[in-house]
Amino acid sequence: MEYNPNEFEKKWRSFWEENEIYKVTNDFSKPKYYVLDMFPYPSGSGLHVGHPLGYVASDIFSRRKRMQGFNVLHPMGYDAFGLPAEQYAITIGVHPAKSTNDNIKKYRNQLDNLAFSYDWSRQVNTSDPAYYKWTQWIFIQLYNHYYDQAADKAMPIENLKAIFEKEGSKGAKAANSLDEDFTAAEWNAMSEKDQMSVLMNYRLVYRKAGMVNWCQELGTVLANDEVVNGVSERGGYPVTKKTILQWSLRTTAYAERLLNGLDNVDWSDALKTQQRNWIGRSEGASVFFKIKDHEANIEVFTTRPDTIFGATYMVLAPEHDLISKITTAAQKEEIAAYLAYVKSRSDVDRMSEVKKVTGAFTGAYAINPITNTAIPIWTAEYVLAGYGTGAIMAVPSDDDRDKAFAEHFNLPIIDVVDKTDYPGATLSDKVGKMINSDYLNGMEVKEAIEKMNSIIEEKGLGKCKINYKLRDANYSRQRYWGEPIPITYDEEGKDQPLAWNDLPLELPEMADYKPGNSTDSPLARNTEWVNSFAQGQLETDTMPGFAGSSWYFLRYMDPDNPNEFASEEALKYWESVDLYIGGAEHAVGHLMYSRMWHKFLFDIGKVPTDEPFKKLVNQGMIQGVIEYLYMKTEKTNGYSHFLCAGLAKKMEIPSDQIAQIPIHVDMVQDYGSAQSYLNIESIQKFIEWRPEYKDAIFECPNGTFHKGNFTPQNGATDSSLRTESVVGKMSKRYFNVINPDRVIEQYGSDCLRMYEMFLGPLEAAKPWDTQGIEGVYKFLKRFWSLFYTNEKFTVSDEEPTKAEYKVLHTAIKKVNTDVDRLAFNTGVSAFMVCTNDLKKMKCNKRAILAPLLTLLSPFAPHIADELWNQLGHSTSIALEAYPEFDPTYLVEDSITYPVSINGKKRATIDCAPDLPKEEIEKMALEVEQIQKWLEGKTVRKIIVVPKRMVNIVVG
RNA sequence: GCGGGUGUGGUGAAAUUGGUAGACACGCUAGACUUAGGAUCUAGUGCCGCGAGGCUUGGGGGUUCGAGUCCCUCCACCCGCACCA
Repeated sequence: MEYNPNEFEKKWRSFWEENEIYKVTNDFSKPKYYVLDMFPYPSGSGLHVGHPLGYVASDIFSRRKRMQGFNVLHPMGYDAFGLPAEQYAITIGVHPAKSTNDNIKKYRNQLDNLAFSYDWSRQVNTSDPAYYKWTQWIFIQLYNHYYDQAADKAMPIENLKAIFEKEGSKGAKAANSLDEDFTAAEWNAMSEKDQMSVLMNYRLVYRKAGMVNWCQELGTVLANDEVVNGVSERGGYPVTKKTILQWSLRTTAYAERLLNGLDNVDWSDALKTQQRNWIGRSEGASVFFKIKDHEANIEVFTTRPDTIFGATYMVLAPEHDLISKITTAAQKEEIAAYLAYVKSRSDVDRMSEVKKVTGAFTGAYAINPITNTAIPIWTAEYVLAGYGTGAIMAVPSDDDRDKAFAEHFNLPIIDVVDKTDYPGATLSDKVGKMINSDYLNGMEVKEAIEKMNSIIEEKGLGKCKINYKLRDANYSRQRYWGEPIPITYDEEGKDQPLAWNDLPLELPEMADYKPGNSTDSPLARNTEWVNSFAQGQLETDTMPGFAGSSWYFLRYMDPDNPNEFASEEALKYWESVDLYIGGAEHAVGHLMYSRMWHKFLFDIGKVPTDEPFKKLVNQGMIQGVIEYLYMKTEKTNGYSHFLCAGLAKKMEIPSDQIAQIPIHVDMVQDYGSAQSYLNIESIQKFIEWRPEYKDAIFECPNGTFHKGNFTPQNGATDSSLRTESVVGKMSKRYFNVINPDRVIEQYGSDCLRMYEMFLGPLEAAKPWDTQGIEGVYKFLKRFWSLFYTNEKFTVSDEEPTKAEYKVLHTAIKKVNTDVDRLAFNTGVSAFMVCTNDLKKMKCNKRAILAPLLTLLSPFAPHIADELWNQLGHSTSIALEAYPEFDPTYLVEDSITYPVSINGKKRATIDCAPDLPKEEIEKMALEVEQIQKWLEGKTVRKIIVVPKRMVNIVVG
């Protein structure tokens, strides 16, 4: 019988499901291991061959751990809320709840085909009220807590009230977004409403005025990715900034702990660095500058207080509150014009035109607190409202942007750091000797910074401060498809969370869920729902996509618990994720928010660990080959004109006269190879697919195809139109997506799994090679044939030879170490080597094949169970113990030493493993080929590395 | 610009601690069995050279008996962040 996966793969998948082979119990007697995949957002287009890469890897890892006696939690779920789901639903005109469910079914089916050992009874769906009840519960917990910087943890907001009553705001060291301090007396005199607004500025989720992308023409708020080049993606209408009240997550309170926590997790350096950069910690000083003829102060943050003698002007961000207050009458017009200009520019403009220097003078002057000189106050878009204090002291001598600005507007420049001792140092390097700086003169920069910091603190001009790039996350979406925020507002506007037993606050069914005609969410139109609680009107914004994904891995531990998000016992047992595999695109989003939520839950005693993911691995992307047709940008006689890629290169047509048109890879002959081409039939197919090119000219080296006719040249009868093959993203827009279902139809699920692993290192990006899968398929056929002689299942009970045992145990050892280090590609090759060796030995002995089958089962579970069954077993091989490596089988009878002369290999010798060094040296020198190299030379030294090599140094 | 990563045959790649570079595959070449082969099997396949031999892990330099691996330097490509005070 031939290996025919289609005959048995489905059968085993049903067997596993019916017998609940992968069911995970909270059996606390076994050691636990938690392997997590980043759960997918179930998009309408389903999985492509790249998605399951990480899933296959984690599945192999989990299956092996399970066979090694661990209780392995390896669950899967769906990140079902969010903008893409809503957009997809709007596009196809189906309610998101329905389209999401349809997509989930599609995904489930595709995932099942890949034979993942998930315990589906633990499935999580973020859009399920039973799940988001707890997302809302955590939201309320965040709402009810503030960050106490003295205790360095979250504390109940009630504590804060008590402090305010006795000591006012100064009594608390708490993360907040409040500008002014207040005394106990002031607090006690406040109305309840005012107290609530004050407290709002301390909560870990809080409401503040925030900017949204507002599109007047569409009459709606747009997400960042719906804005392209400053205009709406749909329709291309202008988008402006609008300020509305929005919920925010106080991630910044955890900045330091998020940074320090990275030292204790096993993540790649690349990923840790990305998070560190995102947090962007910088030490400096915040300094207050008085404004001439005004009450107000300008607070700036600087990492270079040493350069304050060189501060010749100040810049406020265009959004800064003070601009309107301090602008002089004479400058009003200019400032207004500038602010209008800035407003017209999108974030993308501002980012892409970094080099452009723009700005305007307010007419006002600030007093440098150290030199007491008056310096002009400008506004310019190069200062960002969201970073630091939104204001800077500009030191043109030591900052590139300040310098460019000063030069452009003719502002004075005072050199304050002499860098002559540091050739090659750039402006921003913190080195050099201070000059033109009064009492700092002669100091090294480092020393000067310390000195200045102490002066600033002593004189009360400001204080040392640590600043973070990290910003509080916007937590409101003016959209339908998300978790409703469980907060109400009474007639006075006082906010209040819902009571526990009012949760979940369900998202109401709405026929019209499209974004509305105002900055309000669609939910605002459902007045019945908004007014469904006596305590006040419901918040109508919903939570963002990353809310549900910030804690889903905890719910898997105890997915059906109606009383808690997970029981204490379950949390204590499963603790945290041991291995997390997922895409690198979540490096700073999901992975940062999850960590923050986890730290918060840890603070309030709900989870046992401070970090959620011990080890994290990013799988690389599987790329596709994009096939391009070359088309001349200018039409020929009014016809589109395609060229053979080879021809275009030969003719050396400049690249601006050639357009590359991606073509569906199914139409290309020899797809993916350097010789990929279209024949006349494929050109016909292309024209049918893209009728706009039905009259196009296709010019090949041996003729021209036009309007259904091929006109040969030089007597040729046929010709081919070469396409250009480029490795790139696998994506719908390049028509090069490989659907795993089709691969499985052709080669089977085991083959797809093993091939994905065989392609290359898990973490590397690598192209999918349609032909390469044949190699793995051949291997499976060969492996199968070990069990078959003359088309009959034949396995011998004879005792294996030493050599056969050696082959088996070499594989056991190699596969084990490879899976341990997630090197699945070399693991697969170990199976190939082993199979090739056994095939050569014609080994069909049970004592070899049975353990080999268990070894293979995590990689290829179907073939393993099929052959296991044929070996006479009635249960799944997944329940067997993993084979253990026995080193006694690997003891060598003799060792082959390479013998090198001056590091170049010239011969090999075989010696007994325990032969003393002197004997090995003697043997090596006696070899004929070596003798030849020693002629006329002196042996200076012989190096013998036991069990490795011999090197003879001559001269 | 800053940060991170990667450069090894025609291709995907391997080499766990400095110790036989190119395992395992794809592709290619030749052969066998075949009416046929996109099936299977066998052999070969880094480059140059008839050969002895020489060269070879992006380029250059260094440490070492010995370097893909360590150090310095330059180059190319990929990814992330991007006016961060």
